[in-house]
Amino acid sequence: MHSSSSLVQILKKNKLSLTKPRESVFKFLATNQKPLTIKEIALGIQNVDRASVYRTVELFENLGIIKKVHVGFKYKVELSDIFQPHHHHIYCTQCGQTFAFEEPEFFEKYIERLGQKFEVEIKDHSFELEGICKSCKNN
Amino acid sequence: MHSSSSLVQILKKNKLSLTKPRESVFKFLATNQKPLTIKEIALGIQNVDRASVYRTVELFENLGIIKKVHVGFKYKVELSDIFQPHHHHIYCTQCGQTFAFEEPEFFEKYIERLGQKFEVEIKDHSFELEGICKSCKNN
DNA sequence: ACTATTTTGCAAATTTGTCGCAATTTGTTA
DNA sequence: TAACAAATTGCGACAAATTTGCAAAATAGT
Repeated sequence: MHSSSSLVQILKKNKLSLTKPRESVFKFLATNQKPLTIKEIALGIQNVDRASVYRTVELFENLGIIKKVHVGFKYKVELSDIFQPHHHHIYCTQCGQTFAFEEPEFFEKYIERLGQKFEVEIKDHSFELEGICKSCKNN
Repeated sequence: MHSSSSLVQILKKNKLSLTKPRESVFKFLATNQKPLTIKEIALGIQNVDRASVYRTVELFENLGIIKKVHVGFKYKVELSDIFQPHHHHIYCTQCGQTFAFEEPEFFEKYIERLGQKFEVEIKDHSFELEGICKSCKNN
């Protein structure tokens, strides 16, 4: 989490424009602080076409600004580790609630070893759990 | 991995028919031994309608015959732990190749602890890595 | 403010996934 | 193995999600 990075800087560094749609999508993600679907983003911000949301999300992903989280069947997006501490999620398949937890150190080391073993330069990883949360079990 | 289980037995146990589409989908997954998209399955087998592939995949998932794996962007399906040893994948974002690796023991324990901590009854988990494989780096 | 370039909105096309229903296939029993 | 009841399929129509081309608008740098 490099607090020195900002949307503006990343865009500038890549010779890209800071536009209203890009800012809107970014702010919406930053405000909500949790994985969101494209639909939720598109509905949550005004005056931005759905197509632009898709384009922005793809761009942001390539720039490493956001990352995709797979919950259940669909994917959602949230700000990447540059803007939020690295974490993973537990997803309740019943109510859709997500619980975030940070990653223990031994994880990184283990991942590093895996990369070496298979000779793959690991760029990213996901670790998602799903189950039934307490309140859903007591419904 | 219960080698005693077979498609036939599972279907029978659940009072379901062994149909050509179901057999085709199952065989295709068993032959390929790696996560496949619905599209790949639908294109890979003949005389089975797209809708039936979807229905079969959903059924198989409910029966625990297959499970969904999220690689990169989309999800794919592969035979579940009943038919294959429990494992995870490293996915090359360049060429799409997937490398499978088995799960270490400490994982289970760690997952169990997480479930307790958040009071969620964990039903499933995914752990996927992605990066650039050796041959893609040397292209 | 002017201009070259990038990006957007819009509308159309494509892709993906779902659904109802008549026709076919399956499992069973005689 | 013929025949019936139930389960399942294919088909076509939808609905939702995602992509694309392109003219118009916004942006970054003079």
